[in-house]
Amino acid sequence: MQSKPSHKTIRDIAELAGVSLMTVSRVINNSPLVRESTREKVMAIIEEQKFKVNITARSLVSQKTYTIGVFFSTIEHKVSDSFTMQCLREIYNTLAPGYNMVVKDFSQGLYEYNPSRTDGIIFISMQESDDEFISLIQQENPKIVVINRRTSIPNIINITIDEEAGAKAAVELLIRKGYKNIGLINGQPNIQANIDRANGYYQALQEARLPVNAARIYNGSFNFEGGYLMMTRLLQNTPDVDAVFCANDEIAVGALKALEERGLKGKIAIVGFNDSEIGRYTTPPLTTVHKPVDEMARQGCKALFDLINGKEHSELRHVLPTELVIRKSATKKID
Amino acid sequence: MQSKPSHKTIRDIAELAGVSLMTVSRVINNSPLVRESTREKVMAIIEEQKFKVNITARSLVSQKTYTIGVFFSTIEHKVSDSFTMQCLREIYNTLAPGYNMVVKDFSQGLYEYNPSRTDGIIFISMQESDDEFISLIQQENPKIVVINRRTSIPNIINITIDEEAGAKAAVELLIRKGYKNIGLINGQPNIQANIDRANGYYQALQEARLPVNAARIYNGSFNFEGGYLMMTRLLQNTPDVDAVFCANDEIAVGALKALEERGLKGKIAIVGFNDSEIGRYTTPPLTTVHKPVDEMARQGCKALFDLINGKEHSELRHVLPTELVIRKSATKKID
DNA sequence: TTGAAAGCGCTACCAC
DNA sequence: GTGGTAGCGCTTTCAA
Repeated sequence: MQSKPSHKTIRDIAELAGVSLMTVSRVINNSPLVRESTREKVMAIIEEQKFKVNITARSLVSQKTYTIGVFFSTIEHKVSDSFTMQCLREIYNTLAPGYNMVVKDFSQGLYEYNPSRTDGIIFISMQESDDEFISLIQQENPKIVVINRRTSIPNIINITIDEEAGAKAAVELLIRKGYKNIGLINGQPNIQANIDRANGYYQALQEARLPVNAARIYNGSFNFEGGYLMMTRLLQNTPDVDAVFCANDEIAVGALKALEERGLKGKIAIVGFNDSEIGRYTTPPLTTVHKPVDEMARQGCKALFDLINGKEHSELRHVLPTELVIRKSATKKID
Repeated sequence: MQSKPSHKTIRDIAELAGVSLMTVSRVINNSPLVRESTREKVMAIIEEQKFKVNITARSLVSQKTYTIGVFFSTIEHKVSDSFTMQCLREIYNTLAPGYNMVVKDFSQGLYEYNPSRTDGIIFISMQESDDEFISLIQQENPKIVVINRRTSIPNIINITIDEEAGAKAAVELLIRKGYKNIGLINGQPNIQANIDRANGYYQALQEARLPVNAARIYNGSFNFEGGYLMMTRLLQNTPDVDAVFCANDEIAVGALKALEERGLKGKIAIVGFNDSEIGRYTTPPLTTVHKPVDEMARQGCKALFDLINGKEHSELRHVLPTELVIRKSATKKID
């Protein structure tokens, strides 16, 4: 003696409307093959009964989940919250109608991954070791896009930002302003952005025929604490430094704090990276490199839906340019 | 002439293993009703074929989606990124095994909501107007939890934080330190946290028999810019203010910036709210109110899974306490 | 323009 | 222990 389930199905609606369940299906799918009067009759019952189509049943037959995955290298503290949220917001706002987004981190590997749960995936990748996991997934589900980090996986859509050129431009600015002993405070060494930004730093120095001094280069973490600790250490070990390129804005904020404590604020130039909101509210306001995260996320999301919808995407790799944002933390050197 | 689909089903595995599909089903569900040798044989084929169960099909018959919704009042700029990320991280880490989380904002209302897509929902609510939407959803799907904001909806699990007591404690601290002309910089007036924190401010003043002066109260936005703009206006209009309670830490950072520009840093005490990371790296370091966001999110998520699993939850409402974090931005008043 | 039948991939239920 | 059958709620295909 089974009682009826509480939710309504198209069969219930069909009975109430005195039509077949196929007609109801046509109505909810906006098929033109329904007489207008029939459609109205069915729609009235649907509204009255507050009927909502069962997405699971639809998914089973259509072989689509109407869900995409947004997978982070790690949802933990490796990147700044503002960056993560910027990605999520932009992807959310670019979702195709009717689509949901599932947020996951893939630091635990394949263990919980099941291709039947998503129509496609955007990877926000941070480090080279991600590629192993991404390739495995690619074999089962080719509808994937990698953003934020250059990947060497073939035949994959990969939207990145020219981190190296951005970092180089930042250091070149410092050189133009008259700084010669330029330090570098970086984040976790395994993060690709770290490697790229360090390369930009090296290049700028080399092209200006300035020596690269390993004693001025520090690796910490991409956060306030990393910046503070490394700047403190840098000031102790290499007090001749006159400017520091910080690999992101959080590091720069921490570095400014260390300068302030030693009464050196304004004496040593600081440049950040990312153009986070906070940089406009530091003292002095932060010169930084604008990273077009919104654009990257949007393009990645659009490319994924093109893939899902079977549209060909001719350009597999897309590298977006950065832009220098000049504020007061790196003005002309005064001796 | 239809070619076989690329993905494997339990039927394929059954054929390859020479058993019925029921046996395969039992194996993937860890049923004890399978002979060990049979299990091993089937498992070998599963691994060899890289078979993964189709979650959609399982969902259709089990009437479970293995997905929860994490719905924000708005994913846009009403709250700080650090708060949003803290909620997401903690919920993610509290998810039951096999569960996915879908992140959405419900600023657009019911339009896209479909109860067949989630087994339950955690609402991170910000404003009273959310209740209308939440009640509508509650009718179709009673497995919901509301966190962050007191809701008047009956029979609903509601985990909040005693914002009022936290704000009151912060202002009482200022009073104890000798401040008398205490301003308030708040966020958007419709946000509940705003109302609660303002009430805490009023209460502390009233209990200390200090006058509440409307000219010292400013409403802006819960971000750096709001703090900066309102502090600037406050300094112009009511220069007798000797301390300011800011409704969150981002506001406090903006306010410190405005003070610094006028050479007033250290002269006017500042207290924030939330205990965000940034507060440890301002100058001076920020005295603030610790909001146990992690705990709130974790309890909300656990309660939701209790609900989903049919466990009774005796305590519907839970209010978590805050804690004062004393740093240098609000030391004893010096005249 | 409408409807009947088949079946998506899986689990619940019953039989052996 | 194992297998057959029904059916979750929907769309696709074909027939009327």
